[in-house]
Amino acid sequence: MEKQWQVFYYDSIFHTMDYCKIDEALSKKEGEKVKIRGWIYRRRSAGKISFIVIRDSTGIIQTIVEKDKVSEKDFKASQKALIESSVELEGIIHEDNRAPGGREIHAINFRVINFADDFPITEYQSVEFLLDNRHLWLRSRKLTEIMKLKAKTLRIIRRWFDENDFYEVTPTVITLNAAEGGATAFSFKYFDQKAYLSQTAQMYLEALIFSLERVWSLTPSFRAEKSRTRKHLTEYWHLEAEEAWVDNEENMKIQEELVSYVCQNLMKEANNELEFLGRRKDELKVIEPPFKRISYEKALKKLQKKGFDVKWGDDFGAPHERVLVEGEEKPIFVTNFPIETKAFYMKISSDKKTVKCADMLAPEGYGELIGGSERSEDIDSMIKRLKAQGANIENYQWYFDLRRYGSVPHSGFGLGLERLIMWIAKLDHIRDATPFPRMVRRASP
RNA sequence: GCCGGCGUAGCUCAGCGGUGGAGCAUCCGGCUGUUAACCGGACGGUCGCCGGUUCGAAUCCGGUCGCCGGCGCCA
Repeated sequence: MEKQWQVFYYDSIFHTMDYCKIDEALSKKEGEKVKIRGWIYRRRSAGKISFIVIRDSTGIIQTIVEKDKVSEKDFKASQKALIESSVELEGIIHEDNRAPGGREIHAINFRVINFADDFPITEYQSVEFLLDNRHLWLRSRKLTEIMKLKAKTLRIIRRWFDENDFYEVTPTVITLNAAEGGATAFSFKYFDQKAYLSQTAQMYLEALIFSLERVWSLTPSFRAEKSRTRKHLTEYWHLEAEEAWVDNEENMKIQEELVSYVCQNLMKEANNELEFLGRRKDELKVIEPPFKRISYEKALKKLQKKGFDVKWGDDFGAPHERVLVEGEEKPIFVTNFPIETKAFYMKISSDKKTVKCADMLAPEGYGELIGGSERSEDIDSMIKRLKAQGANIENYQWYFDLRRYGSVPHSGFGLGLERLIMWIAKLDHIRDATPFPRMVRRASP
């Protein structure tokens, strides 16, 4: 590359702040003057005319740079600048049905802020290459739309919790308790102790309900499971809530209200994102309470009738989940799993065989969105179940204290944010629901 | 952890025992309306790595490393 193309022009003519975003430019009228800045998305040239498609956070617009309409330096820059070069320009809006989007800018000035090197991502890409270049692939329209959808989802979730008397809290992600059984937790040296990256904030949220009553948190959760599926990340954003004075029934109501609220509001607030990603509005419109509830026992019978070789005490796998949601437009709850299939902290039902829990399964085979339960208040039974897993009881004494000092019936749930996004955005892999996916074989970039 | 697949130019792939190819990208030239533009030319390789078979290996065999997909486990 010649030295002259590496000059930083930023202090040249565009020192004012009167730029407009591309979506705004696309709504302007014929003849209006605009200044925009962004990155080169596509470029084509034909002798004395350059077609430069420019991208910013709001969209793309085609720009025409003609040889006799701009300075020689600007024209040359427009022909030299490669994809992803950062640029700023001033021009006149023209309506033209040959332009993508029906409008384009005829440049008066065209400045390159940074001449990009050859952008490695081109026409054909493999999954591996795109993951290796994730830091650059994030600029793609698909990932941009997903990231916007995720941000809007979080905004809506926060609004719902605010309106429903929940306090947002900030629990730790460093713990000595490997809550779901030590084998699947990442361990590390914490000074002189062995500690774990949190798999759930649940026990910490339980401690907080005795002052705040209804709490929620958003934290990373870590799973050291060597899962190789399209539904698993080793690090994911875990949305958890815990509610005092709430039983399993009301817990399910809270969950279906929350998920429905997210769908109804995304429908209104994320039109462009949903359309780009191929999720139809009417598919979200039907997501309203109540969601269907089916007990583990009934689900088991349904599966057996369909020819699955499952018996009482087996957990459901991906093929089972797919069958259970077959034909369902809304998520469903599967309730009352056998004690031995679930965690030590879930409350045992009066039948002494099942726990008061519910898994929310997404339609279309996207799998478990939420796992929730009413919490046990029986210290002896919890100790028994922990010991059966081989856990160190000492680390759980503080948790048992919560039952010793004014315990109340309470429930809570955990939602995998990326699972929710994967379902709503119709993604074929969960890795695209997060900017820097962490998987068994990938921790970079 | 189990099963299957793939590693060849910067990228996507073809070649499957006899002198390593194409498309895209990049560079040079041409073109005043392109739509992942087009036309001509150039540049570009430890054929993942190690070993074996063979007169000869990208190609056949063994091992190894990396990646992808599915199952299990989970959100």
